[in-house]
Amino acid sequence: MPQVSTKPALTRAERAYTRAEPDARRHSLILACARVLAREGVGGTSVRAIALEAGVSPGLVGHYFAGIDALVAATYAEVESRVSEALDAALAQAGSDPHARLEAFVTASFRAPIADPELLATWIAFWSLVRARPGIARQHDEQYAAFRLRLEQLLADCGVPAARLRRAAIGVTALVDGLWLELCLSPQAFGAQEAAEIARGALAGITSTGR
Amino acid sequence: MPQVSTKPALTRAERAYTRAEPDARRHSLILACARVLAREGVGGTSVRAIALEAGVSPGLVGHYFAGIDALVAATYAEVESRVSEALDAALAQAGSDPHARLEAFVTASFRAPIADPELLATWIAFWSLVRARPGIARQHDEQYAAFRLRLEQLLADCGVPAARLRRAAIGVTALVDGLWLELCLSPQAFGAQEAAEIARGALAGITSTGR
DNA sequence: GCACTTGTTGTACGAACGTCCAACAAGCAA
DNA sequence: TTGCTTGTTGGACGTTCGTACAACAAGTGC
Repeated sequence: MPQVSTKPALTRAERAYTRAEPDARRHSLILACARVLAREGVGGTSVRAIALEAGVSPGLVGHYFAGIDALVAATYAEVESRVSEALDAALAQAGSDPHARLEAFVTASFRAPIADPELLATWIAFWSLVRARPGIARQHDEQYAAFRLRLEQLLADCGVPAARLRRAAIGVTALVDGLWLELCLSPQAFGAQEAAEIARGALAGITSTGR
Repeated sequence: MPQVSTKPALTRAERAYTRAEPDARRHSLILACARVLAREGVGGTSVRAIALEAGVSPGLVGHYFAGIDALVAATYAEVESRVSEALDAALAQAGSDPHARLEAFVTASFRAPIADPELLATWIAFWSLVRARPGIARQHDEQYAAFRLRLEQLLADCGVPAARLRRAAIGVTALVDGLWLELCLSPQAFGAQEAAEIARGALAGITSTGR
C-alpha cells in the first residue's frame, strides 16, 4: 500500500463521499474488522487496515466506536451472535428427538454458516486476545459457559447421568474447539464433513454408554 | 512504563553491562519472548517488551536474530521441542503395554511441564499466527502431522482398526487442543486433572470399541 | 437556493514500532 | 598495562500506530 508522497491530497472533484446510515456503517466496519482479523491476525489488524477493508476513511473507526478495541469487542459480539443464531436454527429444525437435537446442535458447528474458514480464523484471533484483554475475556467466559450449559441440557435429555454431564459437556466443547482449530489451520488434513463424523462418533460414545 | 524524558542517558558509571555466551543469550531471549507472547498476546509482543522481559537492551534482538519474526519462529521451535521432549519422556516411562503407552502419551499434555498455563498461552499465540505467517504455518503443519502420526501408531498398537485410525487420531488431537485451550482461557471451569480424566474416557471409548 | 443536520475525509500529532549501528565495555592473552 | 575480540547499550531513523478534529459534503426541509 505505497502512498506516493509527492501526490497532493485528492481535489474536491476526486473525493468520493458515500453516506450510510449509522447502523449500517457500524455493521460494515464490524464485518471488515472480522475479515482483517481472520486474514492478518491480531498483529496485522489496525485502524487503517480495517478502514481500507471497509472502503472508508480511518477516522470512521473513531467516529463510530470508542477506538479500535471497542470495535474488536463489537466484532466479537457480532461473530458470537452469528454462531448462536446458527445453533438456534439447527435446533429449531431438529425436531423433538433428544438425540437428533444433540447431534444437530453439535454438528451445526461443522456446517455453514459456522464452518467458514474465515469465521474460524476470526475466532482464533479472539482466543488469542482473551488473556490480554479483560473485556474479551468476559465475553469469552459468558459465551463458553452458555454453550456448555446448553450442551449439558441436551446431553441430559439424552439420558446422560447427572454425575457425568459436566465432563461430557467439557469434552464435547473441547472436541468442537479442537476440530475448529484444525479445520482452520490445517485444512489439508480433513474437512468439515469428516469433523462432523468425528463429533457424531464421540456423541454416540457418550450417549450410548451414559459415560 | 513511562520514561522520564528529561532524564539524561545513564552515565558510564550507571550502565550495567552483563555479558553472556551467545547461546545462553539467545536462549534467554527466546524464553522472554515466550513469556511476553503468553502474557501480552501477539499484539503486545514487541522488541522492547521482549528485551525488557529479558533484562537486556532492545538492540540484542536484532543482534542475535534476524528480527522479531525470526525470534518468534525460534520461540516456536523451542516450545515445540519442550512439548516433544515431555511426550518422549512420558512414553519412555510408560513401559511396554500399548494402552499404558497411549494413555501416557495423551495425558502427558495435562501434566507438567506441558500443562503450564503460560506455555499454553504461548501456544495459543502461535495458533493465531499460523494464517498470517507462512513460516509459522510450516512449523505448525510439521508438528501436527508428526503428533498425529505418532498417535496413530499408538492407537494401532492398541488394536484400533486401520480404517479408523485416521479419524481417531484427528479426534484425540482435537480433544487435546480443545482442552488445552480451555485450561488456559477458562481456568476456573476445570483443571488439568479433570482434563486428563476426560481424555482417558475418550481413549477408553476409542480403544474398547475399536471405533 | 439557503441553512441546518449529520455523515465523511484525510491529515496532524504524539507515541510506539522494527531496524541499524556507533560507542561502550567485559574479558582474555601477551 | 595494552590491544584485541566480542558482547552490550541505547539512541537515531523512517515507518506505522491510535486518536482527534477541522474541513468538507450529502441530504433534507423551508
